[in-house]
Amino acid sequence: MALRHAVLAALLDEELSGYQLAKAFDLGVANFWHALPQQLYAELAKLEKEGLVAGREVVQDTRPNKRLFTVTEAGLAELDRFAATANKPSFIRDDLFVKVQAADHVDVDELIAQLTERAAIAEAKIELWGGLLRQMRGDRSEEEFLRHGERIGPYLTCLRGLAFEQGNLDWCRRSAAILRERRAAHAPR
Amino acid sequence: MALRHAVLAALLDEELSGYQLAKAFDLGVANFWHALPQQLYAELAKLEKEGLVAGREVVQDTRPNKRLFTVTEAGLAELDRFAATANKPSFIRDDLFVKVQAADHVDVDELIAQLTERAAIAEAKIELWGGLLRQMRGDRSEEEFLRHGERIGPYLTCLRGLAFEQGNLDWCRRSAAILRERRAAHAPR
DNA sequence: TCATTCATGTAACCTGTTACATGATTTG
DNA sequence: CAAATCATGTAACAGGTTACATGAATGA
Repeated sequence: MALRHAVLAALLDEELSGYQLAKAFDLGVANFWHALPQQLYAELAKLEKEGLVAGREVVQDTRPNKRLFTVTEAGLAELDRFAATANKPSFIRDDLFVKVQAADHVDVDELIAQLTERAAIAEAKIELWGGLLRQMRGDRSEEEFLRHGERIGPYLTCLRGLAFEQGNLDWCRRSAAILRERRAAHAPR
Repeated sequence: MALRHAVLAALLDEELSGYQLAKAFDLGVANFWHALPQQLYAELAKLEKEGLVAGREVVQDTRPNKRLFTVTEAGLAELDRFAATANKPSFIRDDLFVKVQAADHVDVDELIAQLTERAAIAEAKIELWGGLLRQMRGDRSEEEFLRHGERIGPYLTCLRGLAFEQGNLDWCRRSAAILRERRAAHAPR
């Protein structure tokens, strides 16, 4: 039941609408949790009913009206309570890993193509996270920001995201290279 | 629907019982997919009914009887078909990340403790993966094994697991250190 | 004018988790 | 003698995904 807490954590820094939240939790940009728009709208409704967030209507004439949400005192308390609970161990579930596990029994060309594709995705994310980090620390050095910056939570999760994607990139490239070499060795000429 | 393919991939190297599979997919040892015993028994039943795996009863007098499963030709074909499908992008869902995201609003001591705990888990896994890798390559060097070894699929996924946990370890330690420093700076004396 | 973005949902479905059940054997 | 390991499941529930719906405004 961590989705609600992820939503609360996302609303700490800024007031957001369901739509904006959905963009933050999107696969392409989520650096600490992922969720679909449907889940978020449903969760926001529940959170509001329970008084953990408060919504206010913003009338727009050029755009459809929207509701912006803020974390309430009760919401903050709930988040703090959650922070003290035990973590469920995190697990691996990735299609690509399954395919690589079966590398010796499936079409290698296809695998190499998918590793290359994943590498490209990782590269794009690395640039995205890199830019986000630069934006957060502004003109300060990383060390300076980590010591004295306000709001370092998002910075830290973003650092993990960056390192994770760097790891993906390295592994995908290396694995693809190894598979290419073996293919060449097994079917020479 | 990748659980079935993960099961097929796990059965490629050796004939296993549901119980043995469950141990391989356990949180502590799963290097390419995680699942609970209940899921695995159910999935094995489905896979057998569909003819993708074949089970054979092994009678034991000292232990309860068990059923060992092998991948059939149809199963291999299904795995190969799966390997050619598009990957769903992998996403992040980790309680600890949510807590770190909220670092500036929750109890810092608690967070540091949890980061330290996670670091210890990562260390244990690093040793586990390291040992597994050594065992797989035997007396060969890594380069030699990657070039000419049979079954490199499991080796590659294990390498990713190792690097992932190393990344976790580094990040947990660094984040904890940063939070400790800031705590000291904000509440001196 | 057609696709994309803004903005918010409902409903059906599939997957994964939690709780529970059973029973024999080895290890401490 | 109690706990852990071997061995296999069922049932209820929570969480996440897919499909679908609506409607206005902007950009190509």
